[in-house]
Amino acid sequence: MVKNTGRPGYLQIADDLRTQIRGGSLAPGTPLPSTAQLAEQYDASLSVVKMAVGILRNEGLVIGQQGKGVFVADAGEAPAGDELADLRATVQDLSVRLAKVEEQLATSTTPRSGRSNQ
Amino acid sequence: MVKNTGRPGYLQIADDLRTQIRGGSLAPGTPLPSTAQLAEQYDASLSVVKMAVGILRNEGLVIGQQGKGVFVADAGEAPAGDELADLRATVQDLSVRLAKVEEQLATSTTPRSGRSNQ
DNA sequence: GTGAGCAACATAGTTAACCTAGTTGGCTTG
DNA sequence: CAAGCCAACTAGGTTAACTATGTTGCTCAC
Repeated sequence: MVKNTGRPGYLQIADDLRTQIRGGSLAPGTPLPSTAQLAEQYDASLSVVKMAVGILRNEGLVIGQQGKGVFVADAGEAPAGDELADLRATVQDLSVRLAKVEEQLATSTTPRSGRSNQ
Repeated sequence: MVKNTGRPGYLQIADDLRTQIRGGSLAPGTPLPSTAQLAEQYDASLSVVKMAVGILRNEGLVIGQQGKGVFVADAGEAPAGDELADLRATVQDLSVRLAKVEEQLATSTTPRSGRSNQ
């Protein structure tokens, strides 16, 4: 696969997967083959497959879960307006949670737990 | 640059450039600094910069011309869907980061709160 | 039988290296 | 002087390797 038309391989793979998803060949919730399997299937390198999956992930078509796999999202079925409302709700939820966290940090006087982030 | 806020470097750079473009700091038609310059400016590797530029290119915010450079596209060409995808990504990122902070607070202090996160 | 520990496998991110191809400007040559 | 060549710089694509982190299943000790 990934015949050498002028189109880059990672775009070809992304296109193919996108077609399968939109065509219903890959139903929502279905896990995609693993990166290694896709690489073998398309006769491409792991990097190219990762780039292709990254594109679909960025588009919201698939959702990658570290340690588990990449699953087909419910994209296409969710209208944009719905998503906007959902985003608003999520932002509101985040605001509340963040306020709580900030309050905990403020009230806990000198939390002597050396939590270095590095 | 590209501080370790948990957010991947290529997303941070893409965000920064996107902000500069939307903010008018980089006017349409303006060429972006070259890949090497951006890499030095953000203190990142060439690969990360290329990924960041690739995202913006995919979003239609910039247009790369091989041999010449990467130029800011006209503002009108970018559909609104891009911003929605960007918002979605940002919200997802915030959710993950906030969840981690909450987890740290829950484990370091009295672990009395049941987290229902799914 | 249950739980802890571990190995294997998964995505995700980063880096480095190499190659292709287009553009540009300077230099050489006729 | 002009045409053509060439070196340098550019974006773009590909590959390989490494690290980090999360999940899962198996094994082994208790």
